[in-house]
Amino acid sequence: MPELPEVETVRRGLEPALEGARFTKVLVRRPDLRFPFPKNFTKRLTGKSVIGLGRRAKYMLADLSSGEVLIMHLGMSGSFRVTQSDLQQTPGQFHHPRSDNSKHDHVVFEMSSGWTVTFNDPRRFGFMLLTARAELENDPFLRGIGPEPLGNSFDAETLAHACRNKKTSVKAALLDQKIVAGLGNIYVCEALYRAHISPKRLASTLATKKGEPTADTFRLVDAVKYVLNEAIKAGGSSLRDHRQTTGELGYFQHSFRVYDRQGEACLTPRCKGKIRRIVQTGRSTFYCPVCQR
DNA sequence: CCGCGGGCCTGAGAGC
DNA sequence: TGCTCTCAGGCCCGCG
Repeated sequence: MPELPEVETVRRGLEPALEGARFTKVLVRRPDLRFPFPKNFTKRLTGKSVIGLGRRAKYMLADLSSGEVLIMHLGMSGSFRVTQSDLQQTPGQFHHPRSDNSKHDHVVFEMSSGWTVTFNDPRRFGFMLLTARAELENDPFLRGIGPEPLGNSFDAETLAHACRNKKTSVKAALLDQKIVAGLGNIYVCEALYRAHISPKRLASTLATKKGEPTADTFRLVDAVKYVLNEAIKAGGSSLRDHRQTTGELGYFQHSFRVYDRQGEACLTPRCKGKIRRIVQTGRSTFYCPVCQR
């Protein structure tokens, strides 16, 4: 579920609980998530402290005093909850108030900061890995990932260059983490809509023959940055599983212009279009066939 | 090398 | 109320 804005929201929520704090107790309640937990996972964390908590694409990276990095991914349905240790809460008590999914509380970190951090993931597409800091760039998950879309290195020139020989649709290209990091289905649809670019266009049309950006490409880069920044301000989008670390929902789903709005009127002023849903490379795409060209 | 489709899981919602 | 079917935000890998 979680795309860059959701992961960044979670990272910001975890930061005060983790940064500068020691793992006083680590509880792992099953042998695996998407993958088995690393060997001696509990032992390699307990007593170590978190120097900093960063994010790359949709991965959270906790830099540890041991020289290792804890890589955490939310998969499709993962969420973290930060609670105060001294309240003696039942795991998951406040996680999803309407149904008890505490059976999916798979990992609990008790921190010297006094906070307890609980990872919940019903579908278990999430994972936690440990790698030496020096090996981070060679990690198969992180190797080859493209520029961070909110950083200066993501601009129209780099996007045009990355797309210039692409045979796929612009939709598929933006979902490709090697081209730009952290976008998923929702924010790609929303960014393309705001840039008035059809998801069906060939990615190579973002570049001229010389590989330079077109006017569309500048609009698209601006739209990507805008949508991601607005979504982060809103605490992400909560469709089903995403929660902030306080348990609150994100609310950017109320700002969707196309995602999950098939059949509804296009919101572009004076556009008479109706939002359509199509399937591209196995994923739903939502767009306005009239104002996205 | 590149693009696509399968598979990993559970749960929600639709349709009968 | 209940069964069955489809679908969901990600990502790696193997196939053609």
